[in-house]
Amino acid sequence: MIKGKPFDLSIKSHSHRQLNIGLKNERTKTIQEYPNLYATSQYQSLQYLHSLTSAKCLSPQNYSPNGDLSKPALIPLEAINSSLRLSPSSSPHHISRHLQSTAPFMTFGFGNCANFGYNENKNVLTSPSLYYQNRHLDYPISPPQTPILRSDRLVPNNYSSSTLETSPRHHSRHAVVSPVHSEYRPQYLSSNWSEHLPLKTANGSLNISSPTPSLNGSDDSGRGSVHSRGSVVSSESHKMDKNGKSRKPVNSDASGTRYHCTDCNKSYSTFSGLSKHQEFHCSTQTKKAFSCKHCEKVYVSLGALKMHIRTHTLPCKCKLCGKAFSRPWLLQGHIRTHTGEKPFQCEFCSRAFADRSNLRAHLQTHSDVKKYSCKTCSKTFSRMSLLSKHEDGGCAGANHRVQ
DNA sequence: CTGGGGATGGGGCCC
DNA sequence: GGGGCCCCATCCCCA
Repeated sequence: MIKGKPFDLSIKSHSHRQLNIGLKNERTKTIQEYPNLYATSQYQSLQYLHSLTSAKCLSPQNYSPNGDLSKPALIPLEAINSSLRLSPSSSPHHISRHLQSTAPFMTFGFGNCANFGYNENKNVLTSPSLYYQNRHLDYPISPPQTPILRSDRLVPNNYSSSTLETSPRHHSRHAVVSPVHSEYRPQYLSSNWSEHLPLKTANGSLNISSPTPSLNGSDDSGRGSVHSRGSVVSSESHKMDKNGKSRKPVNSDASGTRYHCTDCNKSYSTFSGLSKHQEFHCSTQTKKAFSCKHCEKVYVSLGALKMHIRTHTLPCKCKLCGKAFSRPWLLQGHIRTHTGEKPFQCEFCSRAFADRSNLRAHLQTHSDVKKYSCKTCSKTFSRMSLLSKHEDGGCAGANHRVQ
């Protein structure tokens, strides 16, 4: 575990790739436009962890049903391991794997944006709520006033009847529709537990419906379809498959409807049965997951996996100093540190840079209005990190904002 | 302490 | 499918 690197509690396999499709370079925008799902994900995950551990968290108020998610929660790994009956020394990755199988709704993430962090020194998981909320939301996430999720979306075998409408883009294939089948499932998760987890913002109750029509259905390329197979249904008569196509029942008659798996031809009497089959049993689906043998990550394509494996094998070595990199262009950038080459020239001053990103950051210093602005005092900053420091350091407006 | 530069990592997109 | 490139993010360091 690399110190300071985020530890991912979400499944990368489907959700990560899918949720980033069509949102190129707009991770921040993603959070801004999907705060409801983000908040829901975070709150559920925190609640679930809390229920698992009953741990004395370093900031326990964050777990209270009436708690404040505006601050990061720190969850001791030992407490989680203990509650999960894992080895006390189980790694975050081990915990992640366990949680992925027992609490699939925790995979409800936006790639990096929904990750928990891992503090190696304190050996705790840290929730990301403070960071992303303060930086990307216009309002603080406050917990629960009114229910926003139907419990049947989270209870085994009941999700078939869900009528909750959500944007297909928001859900990974492993998202909330997946059964929760942990023997350690907290009591309230067994029935209407999600009704304990409503969310409300400073502007009102959160809804899980799609906030941005422009991003819904605007993708006609086919690449952007992230329909969860069953999660995006709005009614029993309009099931969606993984490609977003309508999955209508086959052999329908007055007495019973049959749902047909287009991957292996098996049919089921209920949509939930079909969904469960596709989620956990259909071999043609499991074949689509490519696991990294070096770590826990899973990818939907071999190409993506190969690309990832390079981060382990580091095939690109610098002939001058021996330092290794995963990509050729990373090596190229590194070689510039030896040669002193700086091909990226600032058009406003004489400075030049070896890296385009650094030039971009530099260009911000020439701008009167910086890219990153404090939502409360309107002061602008050239970098997000500076804005972060500003807000963390006690912007009066920010303190007032989070209540 | 703040702001900025240097270096690097990683996923996605395009060709 | 792979290489190259883009963009975002982050850490470290220094003035």
